[in-house]
Amino acid sequence: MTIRQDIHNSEIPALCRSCEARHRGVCGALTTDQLVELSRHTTKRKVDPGTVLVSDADTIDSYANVLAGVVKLTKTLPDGRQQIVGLQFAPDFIGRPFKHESSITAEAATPVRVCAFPKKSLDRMIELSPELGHRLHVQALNELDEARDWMLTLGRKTAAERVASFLHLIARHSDPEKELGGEVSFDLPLTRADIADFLGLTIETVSRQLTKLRKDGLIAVENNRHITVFDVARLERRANV
Amino acid sequence: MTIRQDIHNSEIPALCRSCEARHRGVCGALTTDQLVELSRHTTKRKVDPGTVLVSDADTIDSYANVLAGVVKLTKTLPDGRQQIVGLQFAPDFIGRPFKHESSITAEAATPVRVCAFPKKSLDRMIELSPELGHRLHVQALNELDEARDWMLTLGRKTAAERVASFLHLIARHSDPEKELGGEVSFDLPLTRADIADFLGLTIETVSRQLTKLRKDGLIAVENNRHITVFDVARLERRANV
DNA sequence: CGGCTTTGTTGATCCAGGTCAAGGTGTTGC
DNA sequence: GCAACACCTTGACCTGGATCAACAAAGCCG
Repeated sequence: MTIRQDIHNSEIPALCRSCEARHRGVCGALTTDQLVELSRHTTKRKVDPGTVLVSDADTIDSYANVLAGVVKLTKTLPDGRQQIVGLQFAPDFIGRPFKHESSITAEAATPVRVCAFPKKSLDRMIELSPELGHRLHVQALNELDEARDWMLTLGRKTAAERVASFLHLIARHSDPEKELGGEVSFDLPLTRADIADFLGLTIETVSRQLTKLRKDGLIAVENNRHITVFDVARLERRANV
Repeated sequence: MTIRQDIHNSEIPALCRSCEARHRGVCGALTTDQLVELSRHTTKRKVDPGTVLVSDADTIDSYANVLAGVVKLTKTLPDGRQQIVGLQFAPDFIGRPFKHESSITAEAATPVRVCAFPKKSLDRMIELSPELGHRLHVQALNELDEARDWMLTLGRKTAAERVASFLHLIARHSDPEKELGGEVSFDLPLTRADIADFLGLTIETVSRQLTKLRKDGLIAVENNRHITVFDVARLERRANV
């Protein structure tokens, strides 16, 4: 078990309402009865950056929904080389249905709030609720599309294009409601090391490319974290999206 | 419409039996009634290498099952750089449920036999048969696992490791029944150009790495296509699997 | 405050893999 | 038989990004 199951009963109602509010959350697909049943075993947790939520080392017996923050999915070679293979934003689902071990590690990249439930309960609900199964199916297909997009980035783009693609991806998620365009500001949810692991580059190269974007007047950087993109269209051109 | 719907009634029974024989095929999940209904609109096709089955340019209104051969899924940048983001072997399913356009192109890499059906009919069946939806969900999750495995390869492995990983992947698919080990032989389903597009390398680098594996006594190559791996364990060590 | 650690930047150098160029091999059609 | 073509290999050279090294800046804690 990787996600601790400490029950905080007082938090349960709020939790599931907040899941439901987001279209990709799990809870919205259930009837009230099912929600009550599920919430009996549900816990909301706040975790610090670096906390491992799911490890590829052990068997999984819980799922989770991201309520806030960013979770990175990583793979590591025996010699330590690491690759981030996905980023999960609220209200994404974390877990691998229909299997008992995970081939990837899920780790909090920022302070994160998650809503965790035991695998067994949710597996039962998937069988009972086709609507829930359908939602998870749709999320899996979306993640597959994203993974394949990123394969193009990793296999064929230059360092400059990768960094621009990354900023564009974060900008898209920073305010999912708003149509992307003109000037945008956001905080990077990842350190330079994480960005490098996501882009298949080194931290030095990431740093140099960000400096280049800054000197070329495409972005402004404050405190190494807060980014302003002056013209999204120009960034897209650099990213070759 | 990208897959032509020429009906060859005489072939339909054979077709669905052959789908059913393979565990990941679509047809096995349906009742006889549903099979009959579906087969009314089903066509079996033989296509030559290079034939585009699904193009990212147009809207999709058909799905397909691979019966034999290998189909490559590709993405291309405006300037022509290309990346293969997946390989589909029999009896894989091709298509993107719950969406009307595809972000990738599917193209026959070898001579291929496919079993195609109109999107509408299958979409209806997905609604009727939870078992069918479940199968497609499982395949989507498997493809997601494979895509993420490959992201590690593209982002962090050296050319030598990539080529070894590729041979290992093909070896695994060449005889899925058999446990992989000792000496294995198979035909490469891809040209050097395709291999390069799959690995994010150039054809020259792929060629040099194959030569190196040959000179190091790990593999033998006949006619540029037929490969013998003398010791799978040694290949795995090179691939860093 | 000042020392310590973690994180990020910048410069100098190196090398894995890309690019360019030439030639080999096999297949198809006349 | 021999063009014409598609595909693959090999060599010589170049370059984008890695590596190595030094330093700056920002948290953290006594």
